[in-house]
Amino acid sequence: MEVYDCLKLENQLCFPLYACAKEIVKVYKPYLDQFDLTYTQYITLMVLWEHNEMNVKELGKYLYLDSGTLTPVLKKLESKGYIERKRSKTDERNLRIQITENGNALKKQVIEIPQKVGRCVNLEEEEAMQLYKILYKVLHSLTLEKPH
Amino acid sequence: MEVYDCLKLENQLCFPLYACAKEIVKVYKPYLDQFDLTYTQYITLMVLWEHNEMNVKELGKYLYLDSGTLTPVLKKLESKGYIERKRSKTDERNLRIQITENGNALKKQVIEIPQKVGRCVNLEEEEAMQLYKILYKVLHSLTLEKPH
DNA sequence: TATAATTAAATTGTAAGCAATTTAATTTAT
DNA sequence: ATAAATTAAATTGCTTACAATTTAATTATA
Repeated sequence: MEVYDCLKLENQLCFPLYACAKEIVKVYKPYLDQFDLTYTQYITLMVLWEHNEMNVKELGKYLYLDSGTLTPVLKKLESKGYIERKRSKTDERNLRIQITENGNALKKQVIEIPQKVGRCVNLEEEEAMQLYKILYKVLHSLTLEKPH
Repeated sequence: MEVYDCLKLENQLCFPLYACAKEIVKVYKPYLDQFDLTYTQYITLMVLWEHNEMNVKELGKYLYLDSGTLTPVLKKLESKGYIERKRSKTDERNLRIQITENGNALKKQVIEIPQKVGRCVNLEEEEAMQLYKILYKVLHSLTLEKPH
């Protein structure tokens, strides 16, 4: 034990979080590639499958992303025909994002992905639950802006 | 409960991992800004503080990053005078990365950062341990190339 | 009502991050 | 010894990600 142990990579909690997140996103890749989707596009669609209409700000709260990241993602999804971007009539500052018919149809096609990815993540049910719980505890304590 | 519940954002395990990792990196930002370091530069230095010499490939194994990501990061750290990049004499394909005196001096200056960040992450000791253990379990099961 | 403040998206600039390819050096096989 | 295969880094092209700024619309205030 010495003073600089706290600066060793193996003693960090953030590092495995950072590395793990990246590695799991890589597991999604081959499955998402089949639908020409990136992980960011996929989680964006997830929110829209559930809510089907929403402005950029709200979407960003769910996804922990800002307009700087979302604008190009949404333009891409629009160009693929999965969403529509329309200024709100009542307040032109708001951009209403809505899922299209094609966007909704995708839902049926990707439904196997969560299970397939889940099988690659070698965790007991119990551990997965713990992980989920702890991650949201951290997330909420860091942001204090719970989307729900 | 319906068929598409598995496609709801709140039922994903990867999403809070992804979001949490990003949010924690943001917590580092103000502390790292003081030293004009990014998170990636910081964890790169961590490995070099511990090993002080290493080639790009090895470094990448510790950090879960490839040369495409590391090359520009290392050039940046070199331009700041924290590391040196030298081709190996015995095998010119290898680029030896070594920490400089200035690079080592930084260690003393950033030593408070882990504690400061730790205080922002609202977890019990027990939970932090669980999180750490589970994350490495996933990480190792996903990559199968344990750096240690 | 005119002005100021606020708000939502978009834009700009910079740094990751990664797949795929390229380049150069080294090793293996013929 | 030469050709083929392998290896390490660098490069290319594309997508995120985010801080900071800008633009345009709306709301609050003087």
